[in-house]
Amino acid sequence: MQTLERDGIKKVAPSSFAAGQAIAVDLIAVTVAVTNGDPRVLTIEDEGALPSGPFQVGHRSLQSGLRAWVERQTSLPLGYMEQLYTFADRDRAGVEQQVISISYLGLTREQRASGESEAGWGSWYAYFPWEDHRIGTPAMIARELEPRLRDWIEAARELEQRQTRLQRASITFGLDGRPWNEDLVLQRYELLFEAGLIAESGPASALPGRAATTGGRPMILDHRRILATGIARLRAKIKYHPVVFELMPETFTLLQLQRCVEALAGRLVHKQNFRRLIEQQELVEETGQAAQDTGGRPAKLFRFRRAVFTERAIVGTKLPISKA
Amino acid sequence: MQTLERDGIKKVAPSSFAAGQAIAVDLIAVTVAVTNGDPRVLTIEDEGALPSGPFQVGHRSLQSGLRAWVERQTSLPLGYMEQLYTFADRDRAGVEQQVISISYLGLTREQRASGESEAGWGSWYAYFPWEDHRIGTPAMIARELEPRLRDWIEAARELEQRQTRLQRASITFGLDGRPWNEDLVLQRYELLFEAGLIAESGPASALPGRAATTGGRPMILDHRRILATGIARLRAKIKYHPVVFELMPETFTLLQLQRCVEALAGRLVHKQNFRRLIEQQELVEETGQAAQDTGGRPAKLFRFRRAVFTERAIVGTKLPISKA
DNA sequence: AGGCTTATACTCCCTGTGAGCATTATTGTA
DNA sequence: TACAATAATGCTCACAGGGAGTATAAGCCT
Repeated sequence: MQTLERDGIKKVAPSSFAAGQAIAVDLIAVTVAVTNGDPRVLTIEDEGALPSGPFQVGHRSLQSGLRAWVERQTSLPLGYMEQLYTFADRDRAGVEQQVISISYLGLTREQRASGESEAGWGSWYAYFPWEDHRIGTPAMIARELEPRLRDWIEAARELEQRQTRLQRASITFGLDGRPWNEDLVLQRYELLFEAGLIAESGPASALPGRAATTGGRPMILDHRRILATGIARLRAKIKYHPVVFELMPETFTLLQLQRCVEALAGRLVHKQNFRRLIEQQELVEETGQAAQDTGGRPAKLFRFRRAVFTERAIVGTKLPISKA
Repeated sequence: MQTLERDGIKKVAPSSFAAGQAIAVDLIAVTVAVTNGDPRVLTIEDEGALPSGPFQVGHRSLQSGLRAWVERQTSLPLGYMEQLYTFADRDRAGVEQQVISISYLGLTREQRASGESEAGWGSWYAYFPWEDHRIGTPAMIARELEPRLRDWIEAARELEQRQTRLQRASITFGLDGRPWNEDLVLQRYELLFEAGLIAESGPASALPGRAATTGGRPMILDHRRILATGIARLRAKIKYHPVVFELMPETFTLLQLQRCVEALAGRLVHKQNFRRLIEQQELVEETGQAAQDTGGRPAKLFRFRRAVFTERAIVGTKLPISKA
């Protein structure tokens, strides 16, 4: 994607800045796979951290460095990879050298936990239990999150701040009859973080009366936040870009494809409309074979038509994310 | 936006990577303003480079570092700023230390070229003359680009490669009756780069018979490429997020707003539908006053309703980009 | 055979939106 | 003063996309 040559032209000194200073650069990977309806992310440290490591001068590029590392780690090829975000605003106490973290989102097909450093796959929804709405709104939202959020809202001193907090909470979590918006993963995490309902917030920010941590499995540092960024990006992306197929096996039934989308989006979709959209966009082609173990009428097997990438400008493929 | 605290938890050493190495980090800004229908970008070096400079340990965050620098440079506040992309895959000959470049897109209201380092504003369409379709498809596409692109297509050795090249060219430039897609700014630049029609490609890659450089004002290094990334991002973003208003004065008429959108998108929009969409989304409110110098019937003056940001999740504001 | 599950085909209806026509309110000009 | 030019603004129409439901087909299991 970002790989033009950049030599042959001499760089002009960029004025008005002091001379460069050495800064450490970290790469962090959000590597996603979906297995039987469960979206998972590649982790280390007993599912408590995302794989990461310093970018080295020897690496040809950011992507290749990370790609090589993940592929060695998982012994599977990364089909798709895109940059997520670059962070630098961490004020880590006691560390003199500033660290820049460049995060990437990668998609792969399967998972086979491979040896090194306690690598394994952790389910998205273990880290974000409020994000899975496939079988309805999770009970923990009304039971655990909402009352604590309302405490936090009321804890604001000024009226205006209370209103702002209430609005943010209702919009992001679909309170007070508002619709659920699955794309607001990061906003929800940030809200819970601010409200002190996330272990990573630290005990200081919790409200007196309540236990602080209620929401989901924590990760070190800001890794869960980076994961939230990755999930949000992926949920947004599957709606207009055929990246889902990077998570699918070579051939699949339309229902399998649908289940994969539903796993990522955390909500169910209308089956007939889903098929209509997939087929009318010619994203897939029949293999001629059929799956037999579907439990009902055998389903035709399809494969992704890679030709779509060259046929049209892929800046507009739509997947329906609506109610079931 | 990206500002959570990250202390309080000790970082676990991330396995299997060699120890960190010092790398230089550069910040690059694509700063955009629109003045009387002309989208401009803040430049230095006589409009030949984007403002940039090393990220320093003293900076609180990436954003704040860049923001402070640009505001000093232009003496105007940056309303909006978002990260564009982080590059590292440059193989600059003769430089031992690897450089990482983090690019940002910033929007501001006005331009008043201020003193330091030949700072000034350059028109987008001077760098990308094929991108302005407001008064129809630019003649230079058919006259200069298309024939050279066809040469490049034919120059491919294998049939398959010729087909791929042809498809890319027709999709990105709307050849052979295909529609123009204003979002493909980066793809177009990359295509021209590969085809050797861009000064930055270097003379080596040009085809023998033809003069290499025909397309647009060059910039140093990959700065024009970064600008293309910024334009593409902005053109995509105005369609679903109310960022245009960051480029507008406090009060404005709907036509002024429309002209601004058209300047960015490089194409005209249907006036009545534009107004309908703006108003039904309640993005603006009347000031009660009217502009008198409009040349025809006086237009009501509007101001942006900042409340929309808190009222709803801004993940779906639509601007119509269609034919006039 | 009857029930269960899944696949697949159609239909319906509403909204969003592209596109055009018509009218109103100004300024400049013959 | 009438008329042209320029904008602003109001309204209608038609069509496509997509949300949602009904109906039928084709397997499995008991």
